Amino acid sequence: MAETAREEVLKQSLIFSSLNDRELAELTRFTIERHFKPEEFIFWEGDTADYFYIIIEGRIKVIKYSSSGKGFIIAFFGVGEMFGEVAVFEDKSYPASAQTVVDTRILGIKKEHFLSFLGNHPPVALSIISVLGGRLRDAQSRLKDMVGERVEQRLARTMLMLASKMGPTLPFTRQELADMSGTTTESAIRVTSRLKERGIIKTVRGKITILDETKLTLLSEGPPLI
Amino acid sequence: MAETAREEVLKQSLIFSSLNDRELAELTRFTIERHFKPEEFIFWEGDTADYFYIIIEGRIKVIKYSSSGKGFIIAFFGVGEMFGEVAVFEDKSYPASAQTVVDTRILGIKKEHFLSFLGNHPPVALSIISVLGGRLRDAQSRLKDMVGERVEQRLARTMLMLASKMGPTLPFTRQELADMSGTTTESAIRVTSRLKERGIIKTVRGKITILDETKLTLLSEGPPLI
DNA sequence: AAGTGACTATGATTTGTATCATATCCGGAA
DNA sequence: TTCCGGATATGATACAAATCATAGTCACTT
Repeated sequence: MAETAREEVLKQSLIFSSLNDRELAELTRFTIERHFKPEEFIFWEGDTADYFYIIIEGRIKVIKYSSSGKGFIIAFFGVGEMFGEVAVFEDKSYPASAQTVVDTRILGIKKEHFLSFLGNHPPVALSIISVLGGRLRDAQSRLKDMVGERVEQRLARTMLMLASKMGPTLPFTRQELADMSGTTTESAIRVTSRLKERGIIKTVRGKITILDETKLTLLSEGPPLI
Repeated sequence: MAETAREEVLKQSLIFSSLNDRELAELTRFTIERHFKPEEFIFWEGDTADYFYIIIEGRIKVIKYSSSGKGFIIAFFGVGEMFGEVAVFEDKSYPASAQTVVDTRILGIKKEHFLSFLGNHPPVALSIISVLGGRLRDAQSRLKDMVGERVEQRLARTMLMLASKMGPTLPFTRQELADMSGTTTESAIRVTSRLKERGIIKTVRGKITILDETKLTLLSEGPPLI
């Protein structure tokens, strides 16, 4: 990809929106581009963290595995979003694994380059703080949900959270939905089947569409509608 | 508290360690001091977030409540640590409630003051990024634990996490331990009783001391030792 | 057109843990 | 001292959800 095209991508990205063309060009010189096929791993939990990444095209999921080997999807990220940044700012190895969902192209920036760049560009640092703050808020909210709510509510909340980010049609399998909600595929299927019967959602293979957000929200908050 | 004393407190705090005396004095002028008795609430989830805080003396817990009213302790913070910052950086209301554990004094800094100060002091922004990154890492790790592990493992991990932060003696009741692990008081008591029998921990009213960290770690990772 | 594998579906059974119920222990207050 | 409330303890029961098992469905390959 040409330098100017890379600059364009960075410019679109929320965290770099404050930069002018000269600064973008400066940053672009530090980037390397990488391409991955679907289901490929970009890095594994525990790998040395030299780079942090921004998605140019495609979609990735961030996963942690529990002692039994069961994976839990911490987050999905799409075009313009950064990932792998926590390790970089903390000088530790990656705390989770990153796997592509579809064909994906990413820009990587070396840790040292980025840290020094950050030091000279306070607005970018503030953007990063804002992004991290938002993610922290999400993580803590989900933490409460995962331990305090029952499976039906957890699934409803996961769907609503995803919908607020990417619209009413969610491109996920029940398997993925389950892995994001801390439950099993079977339970996810049972719950979504019931929701489908009640006309709250619509499903096709690998996709879920929320039809009645109000009812779903109600369900996510209280005891099941009888 | 006198201005110089406040400055001293800020200087001790990790996030402001990069500031010189003049900058500290500047920051100190923005602070207000507040005092709370044990179990008092500093703010509630949903309150408008005007201030973020740094603890001068005492200890606080950050709590979120699920729809059923059950509280989940997201974090404990002690002297020199900041809290309530996520809301400030995101221009939203507080995402959780903060309650003191013991007599506690805190310094508050108004949102706008702090944001403009940050813009002019990049090293402080980098510190904050680092702190937020660490907290995000913790939250995501706990997220995985809470959904992927059984109660015994969750409790073991919570204890180990706390021990790594504050030493082998943990000043918490089983109730609090349960609320940090997403389980009930009864279950926490049952598990800790078993651990006590096996000599892995020692307990006195309101306190738990880890005697055999190795065994506890083993337990936290795998199936129960038969 | 047939084969393959991932996804969806559903029933039967098991199990971990919450819930409910009581009881004892301990420290501080009166 | 006695009283009292929070903390600890323990048994009985209920239940949500995991697990195990089996099968149907759809998309894509050869």
